[in-house]
Amino acid sequence: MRETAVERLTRDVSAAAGVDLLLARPAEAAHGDYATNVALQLAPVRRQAPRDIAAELARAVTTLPVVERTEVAGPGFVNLWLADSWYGDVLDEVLAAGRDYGAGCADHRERIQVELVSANPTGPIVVSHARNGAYGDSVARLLEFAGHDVDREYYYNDAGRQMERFRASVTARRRGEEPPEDGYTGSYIDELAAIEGDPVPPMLDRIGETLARFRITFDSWALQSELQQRLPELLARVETYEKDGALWARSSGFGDDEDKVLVRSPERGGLPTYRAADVVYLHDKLERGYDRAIYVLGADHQGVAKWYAAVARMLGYDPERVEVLLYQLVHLTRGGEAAKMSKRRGDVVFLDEFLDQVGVDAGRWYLVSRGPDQSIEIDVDLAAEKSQKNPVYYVQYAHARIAGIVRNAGAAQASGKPAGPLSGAEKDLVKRLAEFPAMVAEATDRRGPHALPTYAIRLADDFHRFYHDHRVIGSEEQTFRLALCRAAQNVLARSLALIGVEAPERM
RNA sequence: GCGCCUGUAGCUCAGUGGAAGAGCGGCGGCCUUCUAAGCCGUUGGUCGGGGGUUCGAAUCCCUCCAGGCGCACCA
Repeated sequence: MRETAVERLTRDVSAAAGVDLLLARPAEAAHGDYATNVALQLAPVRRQAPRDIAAELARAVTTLPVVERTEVAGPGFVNLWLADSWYGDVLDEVLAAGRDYGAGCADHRERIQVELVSANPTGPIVVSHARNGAYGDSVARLLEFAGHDVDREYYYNDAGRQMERFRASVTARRRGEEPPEDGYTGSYIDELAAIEGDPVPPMLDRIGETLARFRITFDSWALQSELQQRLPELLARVETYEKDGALWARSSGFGDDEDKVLVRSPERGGLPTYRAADVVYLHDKLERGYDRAIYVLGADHQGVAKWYAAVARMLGYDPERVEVLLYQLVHLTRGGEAAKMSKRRGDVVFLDEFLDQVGVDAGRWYLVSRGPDQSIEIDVDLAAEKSQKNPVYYVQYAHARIAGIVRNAGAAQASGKPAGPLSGAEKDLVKRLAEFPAMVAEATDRRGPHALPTYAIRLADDFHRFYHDHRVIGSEEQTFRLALCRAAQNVLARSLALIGVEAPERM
C-alpha cells in the first residue's frame, strides 16, 4: 500500500522533531488538527519536564511549511494546526486512488479460505446463522480489499444422525405419518415432501438463495461424506490410541484441552465422529493450496477452537495457518419473552422472514455493527419498528445526497486545490477521509468489521454538517467542494460495500 | 467447579495507555437555496465494585459481584 497522507505527515513531523512520534486526532477541535504525546513519553527518559520537551519540539516542527502553527497544551501535548495546502494534497490523493483508496494493506498476498455459515441443511437459514454470515462475509470482504485472494466455502454434513432425522421427517410427511421422535416439522417440511427424491439438494438450494439475497455467495460447498472417505489415509498421520473400544486422537499433546474421539466404539455404532471429519477437512483445505484457513464459529463452539490448532500440529502444519473467529450468540425475544431457536419445534425466525421485515441493508448493518465479542438480542416484535431507526439510513442518505450533487454537477471540473480559506467543516471532512486507510487496515487486522459502521456514521456526520452550510454547485469554491463530494462519496460507498450494504444514488 | 465472553448516558452500543463518545429517546430551535431520512442547541456518566502498575487507566494486572456461552463416543 502506498504511504498515506497521515503516515507521510507523521514521518515529516518526526524528522523535524528529531524523534519518532505518533500523531492522533484530538477529540476536541480546540486541541488542533493533530496532536502528539511524545513529550510525555520522553520526559522520564530524558529526565526533563514534559512541557519543556514539548516546547522544544513545537519550535522545531513549526519550520515545516505544512504546519501552520503549534501549541503546547495540558501536561505536555503538542497540538498542530495544518496549512490548507495539506488538505488539498490529501484530497487529490483520494481522488487519484479512486476505487483503490485504502486498498492493499496486506504485507504479502495470501490465498485465504473463509469457511462460514456451514449450517447443516435440515432447515432454512435462521437469524443466528445470519450473524455468522454477516460477520464472516464482511471479514472476507476486508481481506479481499487488503489484497488477499479469498474463497468462501460452505461445509455441511449430509450423512450424520441429524440428517437421517431430517430425511425421515420428510419421508414420514410423504406417507402421511407422524414425524419421528425429535423430527423436524414446519411448512418447509411439507414443501420438501411434495418434491420427489432426496430433500437435501432442494434444501441446499433454498439456503443458497436466502444467503444470496443476504449478499453472501459461495465459491464452493464441501460435503462431509465425501471427505470422510479419506479418513483411513489421514488417521495414519495423527497420533491415536484406543480406549473403551473407541479410537481417540491424542490432541491434548498438541495444545488441545482434551483428547477427542475419532471413531466411536462398536457398541455406539463404530462410525467416525464429526471431529474425524475435521481432520480430513483441514488437511484438504491446506492441501488445496490455501495459506490460511479461517473458521467462523459461534461462541457455543468455543471449546473446539483449540482443537483445530491441535489438528494442524498433529498433521505437521503450522498452526498459524488456522484461524478460528468466534462471535457471541444472537438471542431472540418476542415481546420480551425468550424465543428458543429450535428448528425441530419450528419455533424459529427464518432469515427470509427477518429480511422481509427489516430489509437486507438494515439487517446486515445491524448484525455487523456490534463487535463479535458482544452478544446480540433481537426482539422480533420490535425488529421492523427498530429498523426504521437504523443508522444505516443516515449513512445511505448522506451518500444519496452526494450522489445528487455529483449528478447535478455533470462534467464540471473537480480539484483538491483550495480556492480560498477552508472552513472547519471542510477540514473535518478531509481529515475523516484521511483516516480511512488506517481504519480499514486495523479492522482487517483485528477481524473487526464493526469498525466500518462506526466510521461510516462519523463520515456521514461530517458530510451532513458540511452540506448544511456549504453550497457546492455555483459557489466560488465549486471545484474544491466537488472534489470533496466525489471523495466522500467514494469512501462512503466503499465503507458500505465492505459490509455488504448498498449505497443508493437516490432515497 | 473449570474455561471463554460481557458489564461505559434512560435504551442499544463504539472506544485494546493520552484531553470520556455516537445513535435512539427527552426538551427547545432551523425548510424560497445541490434531498429536513438533515442541521443547531440542550438534557444526560461513581466507564459494575475494590485494590495495584503508570507522569497518565474505560483500556494493562489482581480480586469480588452480576449476566451469557461452553466443559459428550452431539454438532
